[in-house]
Amino acid sequence: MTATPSPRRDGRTTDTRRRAQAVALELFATRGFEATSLQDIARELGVTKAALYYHFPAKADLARSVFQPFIDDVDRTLAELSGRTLPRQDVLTAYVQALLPHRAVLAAMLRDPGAAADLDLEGASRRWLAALADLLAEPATTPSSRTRVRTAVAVGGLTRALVLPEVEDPDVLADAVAAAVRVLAP
Amino acid sequence: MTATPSPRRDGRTTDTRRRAQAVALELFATRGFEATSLQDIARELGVTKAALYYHFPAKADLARSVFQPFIDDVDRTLAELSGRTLPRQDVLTAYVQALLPHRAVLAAMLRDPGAAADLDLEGASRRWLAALADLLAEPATTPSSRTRVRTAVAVGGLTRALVLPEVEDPDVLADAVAAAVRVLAP
DNA sequence: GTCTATAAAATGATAGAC
DNA sequence: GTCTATCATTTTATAGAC
Repeated sequence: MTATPSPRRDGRTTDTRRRAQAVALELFATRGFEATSLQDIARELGVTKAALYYHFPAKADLARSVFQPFIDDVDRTLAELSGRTLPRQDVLTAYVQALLPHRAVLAAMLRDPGAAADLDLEGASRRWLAALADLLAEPATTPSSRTRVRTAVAVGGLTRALVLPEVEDPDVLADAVAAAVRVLAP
Repeated sequence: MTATPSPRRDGRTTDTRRRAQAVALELFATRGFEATSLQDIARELGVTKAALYYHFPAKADLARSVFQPFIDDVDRTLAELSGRTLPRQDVLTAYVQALLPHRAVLAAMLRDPGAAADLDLEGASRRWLAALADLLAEPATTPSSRTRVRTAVAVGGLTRALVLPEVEDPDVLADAVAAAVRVLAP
């Protein structure tokens, strides 16, 4: 009995699989999901389309493998925060720290929020904004439209700024968070 | 000599042409440009693909006719502001007032910033941010990375908030602008 | 794990009748 | 102005050899 031809073995991910994810991420971020064909990815990778289908059953699965860890990570972070009462600064800091390791994926998400429809990146976005609106609102109040819009300004602005190279400097990032907190001040 | 079969006559735009733009805008905003086929637009419109090609020489031209007036409008507004020294509140107010009549197009732009590559929506976005960074910076200074990131937070946040239904209330919008100004305060 | 070959469908676009 | 019919190309995806 020799090893199965399965793409994974003992948790080890094949090199081509990982490289395909990296190439796909880069192309999704620059052209968007629909505008990126498996042909494009395979060419950049130096293999044929058929080889890609060995590693991923369909194009959507490749996309999922790229975006899902990001979505799960942010969902988990916000779930841990949920219910607690924290200073706004701490809430937004936790949010940006959760996004930070996924900046490249975030860029792809901002570039094509509707990529692979069944992934529902836009739904994730809405979910995060709603969760943050709860965490940032005055306790035991229903957020007014003013508050909802201000939250969108603060969170949307911070999220957008996260793809800038400047935020690699922790001081710059901390300054941005502090500035975003001022949006929500009464 | 009868009238030419040209799609325009005396500045009057045919009804199908306008309806096609409306349908295209809606589909671009929900699915993105690449994910929207002329078939989709034609079906929604109740005509055939071929009929669309009577009104627009190519898919990219249909997209251009939808996005260009928006881009030109914002470019013009920012050009008029350029050079002048205005309070930040006034700069951001002028910006949102320029975007406001084009909210549906803005939503499509945020949904698929790379739509119709030759249109360069992303370039327009970058251009606007750069122009606003100049207008919002302390006069006669080179913006620091802190300032650049803060500008991205304020402008990016405001832009994102503009697609929310809540901003139809002028008071809510004014509050959002005032809140965004606080991001840039020293 | 990667290849060649190919199927099956969809897409942007054109020609020409009405 | 809209239609039917068609083309060339590209796309996702599969079969099967090595």
